[in-house]
Amino acid sequence: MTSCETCGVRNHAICTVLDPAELAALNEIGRIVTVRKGQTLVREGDDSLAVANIVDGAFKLTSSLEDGREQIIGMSFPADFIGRPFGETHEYSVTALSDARLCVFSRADFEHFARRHPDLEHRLLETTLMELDRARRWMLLLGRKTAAERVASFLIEISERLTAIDDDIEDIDDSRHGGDAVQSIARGPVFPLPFGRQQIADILGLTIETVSRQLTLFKKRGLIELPDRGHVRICDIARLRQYAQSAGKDFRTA
Amino acid sequence: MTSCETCGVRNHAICTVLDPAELAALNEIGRIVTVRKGQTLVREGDDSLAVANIVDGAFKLTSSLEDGREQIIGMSFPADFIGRPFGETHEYSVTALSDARLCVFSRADFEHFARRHPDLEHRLLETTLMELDRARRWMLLLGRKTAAERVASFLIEISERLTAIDDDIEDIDDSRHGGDAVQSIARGPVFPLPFGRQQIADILGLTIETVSRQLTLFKKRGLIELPDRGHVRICDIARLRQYAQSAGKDFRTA
DNA sequence: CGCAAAATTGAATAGTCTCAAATGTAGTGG
DNA sequence: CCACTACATTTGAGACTATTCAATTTTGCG
Repeated sequence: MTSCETCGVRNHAICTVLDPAELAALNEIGRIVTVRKGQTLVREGDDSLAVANIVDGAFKLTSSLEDGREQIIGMSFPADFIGRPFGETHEYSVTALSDARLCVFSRADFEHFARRHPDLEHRLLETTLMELDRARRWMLLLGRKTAAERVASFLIEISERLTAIDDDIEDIDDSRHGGDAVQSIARGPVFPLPFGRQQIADILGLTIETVSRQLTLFKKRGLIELPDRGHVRICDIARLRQYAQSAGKDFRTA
Repeated sequence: MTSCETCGVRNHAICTVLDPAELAALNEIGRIVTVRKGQTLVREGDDSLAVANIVDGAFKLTSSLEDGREQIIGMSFPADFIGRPFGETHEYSVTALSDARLCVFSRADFEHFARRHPDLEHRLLETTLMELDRARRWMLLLGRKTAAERVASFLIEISERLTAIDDDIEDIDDSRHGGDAVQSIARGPVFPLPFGRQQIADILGLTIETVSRQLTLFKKRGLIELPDRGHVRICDIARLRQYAQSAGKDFRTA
């Protein structure tokens, strides 16, 4: 029997709004599930049978075309809620980007519980509204930004989201996060980059080659460094923000 | 004093879940506002002060870059809810595409009301989840589809959404909708096209010229007809769906 | 009917993609 | 510890799609 008391995301997931008695009740219907990197939890078109809170690890939400083209339409990190409550089917696939732990509920159980706990539904509404804002912001990137702007925007977004996580989540199991924590070095903060080039391309609506070229350009211009495959150092965040908004300006002057 | 009793979207907006007494209370804090075509209700970055239900008319939600590039990140039609409850600022602008009527609430009033009417919040959660699904589906289009696929997808989406509206909404003021109702002719249904070419381009992340070229192509291939500026007839919806999924296939064979 | 705005069409360009090859990295077993 | 393999990333050259800029045609309206 797992207990919410010792849960690392206890104070950040939607469960935050529940009092101890309610939390105990929720605990009854949930169970901790471990998944391995690369494992797909649900596929586009599947029936919506379960929902979950992420305890640890990262996930991608993807939508695909018949011929294999794929777009990452969302990323989920610890304390995020995943799944599609109050709907019959999933419109996208969910795949683990790292080994991960989830607090899983059957959709029926969760919905039943949520409907008699308005505070929980309210919290879920708030997080859903934030996700919608985030998705719409990304639509501007996908519809209108150049490759350089996209890559710069991505680096900023990822650094902000991962900083937020590292600041907020208590590290119960320190060995998991320890090595990846954001480090402030003289030359700028280093961030873990939990995506391969292909995944970055799928997030940005570009090809792997274009992403690589843009990263190399930013490196040459001293905006970033790439210490190893899984990390980025942002050396000049101000200028990176410029690029994220309008790459054209600096292209000419620099 | 306006009354919900005579409201055309009474049975389709989020208010549907309220009983007569609750509805009367909601009526107290709302007021009908008329806006003209082209009028911008809120701008990106504005404080979130009001929310509303659309009674009649259409709106676009847009996000822009400094240099003027614009992306339409959402469209709202009668019975849709617009605005950003439970958040401090708007992340996007809202502009009327036609003369329109709204049932407007101050955000504070609405939030206060919603928090003591869980059924309303639940309904709002459901519509927000649907919007999120829709936004994510659009991300696949913006990130991965070709121009032909985008235009085909757009025609299908618009026909489906406008059909849904025409099927569902009671026409209190018939003169407003009458001329735009979907007509099933021998050669296929005609749909109102409440967007100019520039707006279609802003929805699809393309230029006005590319949209025009693709529409002409579809016309030449007998998939659609363009009776006048504001209407489309879909002649071969099956083949249009093919194009929406993978334009490449038919390009070679046709 | 005539005008202004919107839409279409054309030609040239630019940016990203595709295909191919080279380089780099991590993991494995000798 | 190194060689070897498998895989990811980088780099290059050329092709192609969509954009840009310009001109023309169409549409809707006074």
